[in-house]
Amino acid sequence: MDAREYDLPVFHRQGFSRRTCVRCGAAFWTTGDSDRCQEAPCAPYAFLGHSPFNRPRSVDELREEYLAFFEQRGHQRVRRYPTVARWRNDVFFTQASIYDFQPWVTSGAIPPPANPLTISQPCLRFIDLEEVGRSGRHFTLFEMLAHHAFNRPDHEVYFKDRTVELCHELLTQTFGVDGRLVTYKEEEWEGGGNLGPSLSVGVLGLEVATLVFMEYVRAGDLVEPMPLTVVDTGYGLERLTWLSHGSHNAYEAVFGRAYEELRQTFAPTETAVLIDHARALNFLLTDGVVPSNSKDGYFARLLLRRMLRVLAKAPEAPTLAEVLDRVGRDAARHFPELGAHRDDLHRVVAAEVERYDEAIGRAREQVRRAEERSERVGTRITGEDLVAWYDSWGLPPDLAVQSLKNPPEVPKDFYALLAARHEKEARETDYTEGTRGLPKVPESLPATEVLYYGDPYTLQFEAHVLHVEGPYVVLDRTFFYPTGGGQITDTGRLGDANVVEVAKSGRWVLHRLEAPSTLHVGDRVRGHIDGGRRTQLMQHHTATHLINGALRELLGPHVWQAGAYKGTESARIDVTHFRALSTAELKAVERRVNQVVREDRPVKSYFESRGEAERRFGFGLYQGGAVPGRELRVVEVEGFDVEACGGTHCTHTSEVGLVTLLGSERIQDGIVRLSYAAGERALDVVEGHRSLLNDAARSLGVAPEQLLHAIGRLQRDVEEARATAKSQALEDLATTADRLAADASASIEAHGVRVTAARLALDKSGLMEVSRRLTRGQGRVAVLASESEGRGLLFVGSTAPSVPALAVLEAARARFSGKGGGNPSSATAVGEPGSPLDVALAAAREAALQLATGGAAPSGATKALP
RNA sequence: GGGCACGUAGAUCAGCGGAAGAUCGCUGCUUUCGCAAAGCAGAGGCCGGGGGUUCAAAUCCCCCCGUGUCCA
Repeated sequence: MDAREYDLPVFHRQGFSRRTCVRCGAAFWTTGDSDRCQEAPCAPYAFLGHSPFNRPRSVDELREEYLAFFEQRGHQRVRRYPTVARWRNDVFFTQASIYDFQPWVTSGAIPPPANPLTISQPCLRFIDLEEVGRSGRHFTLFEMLAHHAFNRPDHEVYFKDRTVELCHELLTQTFGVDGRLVTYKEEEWEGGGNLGPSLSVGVLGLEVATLVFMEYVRAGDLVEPMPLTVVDTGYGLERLTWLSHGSHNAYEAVFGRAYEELRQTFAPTETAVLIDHARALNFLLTDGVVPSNSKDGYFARLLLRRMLRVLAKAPEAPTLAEVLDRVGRDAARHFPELGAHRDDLHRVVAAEVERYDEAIGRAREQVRRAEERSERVGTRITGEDLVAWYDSWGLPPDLAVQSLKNPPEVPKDFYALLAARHEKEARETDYTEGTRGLPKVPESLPATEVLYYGDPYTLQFEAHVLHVEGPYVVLDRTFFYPTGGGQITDTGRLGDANVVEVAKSGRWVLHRLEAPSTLHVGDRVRGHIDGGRRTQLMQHHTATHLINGALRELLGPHVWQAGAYKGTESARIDVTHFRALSTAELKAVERRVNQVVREDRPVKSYFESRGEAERRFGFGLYQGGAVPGRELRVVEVEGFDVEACGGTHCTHTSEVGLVTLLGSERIQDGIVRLSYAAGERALDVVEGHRSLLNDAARSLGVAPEQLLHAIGRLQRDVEEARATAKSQALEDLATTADRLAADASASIEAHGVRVTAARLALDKSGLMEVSRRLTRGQGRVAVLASESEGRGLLFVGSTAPSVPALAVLEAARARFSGKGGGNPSSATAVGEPGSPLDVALAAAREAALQLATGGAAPSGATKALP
C-alpha cells in the first residue's frame, strides 16, 4: 500500500514522526522515541504493575467513558447486535462490530442506524479457544468498542485524519496515557473483497485498537476506490481495562470480584476458562443458541463441556448454573437482557449437563471394555487410542487416563493428531448446485410491481407484458406469489395459458406457462390466480407463524425457526429445541394455536425500515433467516408473534381455521420438526382419521371403541399361531432326528463314535437342527444331505474330537464338485446342480468311520466304498 | 456441512466369515409360614433397513435410517 495513505495531517499537526520498527520492520508513527512498535512480540508488556492510565477502570466505567467520549463528539450510541449473526448467512457469530453493518450498510443498500455511530459490540472468536487462560489476554467473547463513519460521495462524515485524532485524544486526554508511549503501526488490511490501509495502535507492548479504513474494492487484479468508504475501528474493551489496571492478567482486571471468588477454588488458568466461557455462554444462550452437535450449537456445547470439565476437578465447586448466573449478573448491569430469561437458560443448561454426564458415562464404559479386551488379547492402550476416544466418544484424554489401570502417556501433539484425523474433511464438496434454469431478464427492464404484499385477496388483475422468453413471462405488475420463504408457488392462468410456476429472479417475477408463450411484449393480459390453492397456502403460512409463536411462548425464547415449508396439503416448521417434544407439549401447542385462531386477532403485514423494525421488535424478527433489503416486510400477529416475512397471510387469525398437528420428530440434535394442517386440509385430516378408524374397526368387525381391544386380541392370536407353527416345525425336526437315532440302519458305531448318515428333504437350517439333535452329547457325528433348490447340500456336524467335521466334508466334497467349508464341529458344502449327492453322502460316511477308527480320511480322489 | 464410532434377547453388552451367546430382568419348579436369597429348568432374537460379495454374512463392501461424538 502506498506510504502516502498514512501520511496524515494529524501526524504532522501533533509532531509525530514516522519510524521503522527494529524488530518487525513495519513503519509506525509516534511522538515518542521508541525504536520499535509497541505491540507483541516486538515490545514486552511494560505496563504490568505500571499502568499508563491516570486511574484504573472497571469494564463498565471504561465502556461508558468510551461511548460518552464519542457521543460528545457527534456520534450516536447504538445498542449491541446479537452475538449470533442472524441477519447474515455467511457466518455464525458476530466477530467484529463491523459485522453488524455487513452486508446491507457497507454495500450502501440501506443507511446505517446512525452516522457516525459508536457501539460496544460483544464479539465471539473461537480461533483462540485454547489460548484462553494461558496467554493472560485471550477471550472467546470480548467487547469491541467502536466508532464507525460511513462516507458517501455526497456526504462525507470523516475519514482517516479525524479517526486518528479522536483515538489519540481518547488515549491521552481521557485515559491520561503519555502520548509518547503510543505507536500507530501501518498495516494493510484486506477482507471480503475490500481492502485499505489500517493502523494498529500499541501501548507499552499491548495492541489496544485497530483503525481500519475500507477504501478500495478488489476487482480481479485491479484495485478500485469504493463509492462508500467506511471507518471501521475496533478497540478492545478488555485490553483497555487491563491496561488501566496493569494487573498480572486481563481476567482479574475485567472480572474483578467474580474472578477472585472463583480463584478461591480454582487455579488461575481454570478460573480464566470458567469465567470467560461463562460470559460467552450468557450471551450465546440469551441470543438463542441451543447447544447441539453441529453448526453454532456446537460452539455452545464446546464451551459448556469445557466448563464442566474444569468444575469436575474440584469437589467444592459451584454448579455450572451458579457460575453462569454469577458472571451473568455482572454482565447484565450493562446488558439487562442477559438476566431476562434465566429460567429458560437454566432449562437449556440442565438438559445439556445431563447429556454430558450421559456421554461421559458411556465413554467410561467403552474405555473399561476396551481395556478388558486389550488385556485379553495382550495389547496395550496407546496414545492413539486416546485420540480416537476423544474423537468418537468425546472423552477428554485426562479423564480417559483417570479411568485406565495402565494408562499410556497423553501424546504431546494430541490436538495435532486429532486434527490429522480430520484432514480428509477438506475434500472438495461439489457445489454445482442445480442451477434453476431461469432465463436472464434484461437489466433495463423495470422491476415487477408486486401486489400480493399489500393485498393477498385479489385473485384477478390486468397487467402488461414486459418480457417473454419461451414459457416465461414477465409482467409490469402481478398478484401471483412466487416460491419463497418456504411458501410454494401460486398457480393459475394468464390469458388462456396455465401458469404452472412463479419464481422471483432479482427484481422480477417470472411466470412459467405450461407451453411457450404466445404473448407479446406490450400485450394487456388478464391474470387469474387459483384461489383455493392460495387460500390454503395463506392459512398454512399464518398457521406457521402461530405455531412458532406458541412454541416460543410455551418452551421459551431459545426456540428459533430453523426452516419451514408451506405446501397445499400440509406444512411444517423446524425449530431449535434441546429435546423431542412430549405429547403433553404438543397438545398444549395445538390448544394454544387454536385459541389464538378463535381470538380472531388481526394479522398486520406492512413494510418498515430495517432499523426501525429491529428497534421495535428486536432480532427475533429474523425467524426465517437473513432477508435482504432496505425495508423489511413485517408480519405481526397482534400481541403474539412478529416476524420479517414476505409471504401471503390471512388478515385475521380466525381465517386460518382449524389447525391440527400431524406429528413431530427430532430431525437433528437440537432441532425438532412439527407437521400440521390448517383450514380445509385440517378438516380433511380429521375426516381421514375418522374414516380410517371406522374402516379399521369395520374390517375387524368391531365398534371403533373396541378397536384397541380387538387389535390386542389379534396380536395375541398371531403370536400364538407363529409360536405353534415354530414349535410344530421344531417338533417335526425332533421327530425326524429321533427316528434317525432309533433307526439301526442309519447309524454305525465305531470306537465309541456314532456316525448317523441320512438323506432328508429339508433346507439348510432344517439339516442343522436335525444335526444338532443327533449330536447331543460327546462322540456323535451326523452326516446329512438334502436337495435344496436343485443343488445338493451336504452338512456334517460332529462332537467327536477324532472326527473333525471339516475333514469329513473335505473327503466328500469332490464327489459332487461341491464348494464349502467349516470347522471341526460343523461343515457345509453345496454341490453343482445334478451332481451325485448320494455318492458324496456315502463318501462322507466312510470318511467319518475311517477317522473314528483312527485311520486317515480317504482323500477325495479315492473311490467310495460300496 | 464433513470425519469417526455405535445400532445383536425387555435392559446392559460379548461375538466380528463357518450350528446366535453372557449378565441382569422375566416365567416355572425346588426350598420357605412368608419374603429375600440360592439351585435347577424355561421362555424371550427378521443381529436397525435394503442391496452386494461368498458354498456360507450378525461378521466383509455399498446405500439408507437412527444414536453418539469430534471438527468447520
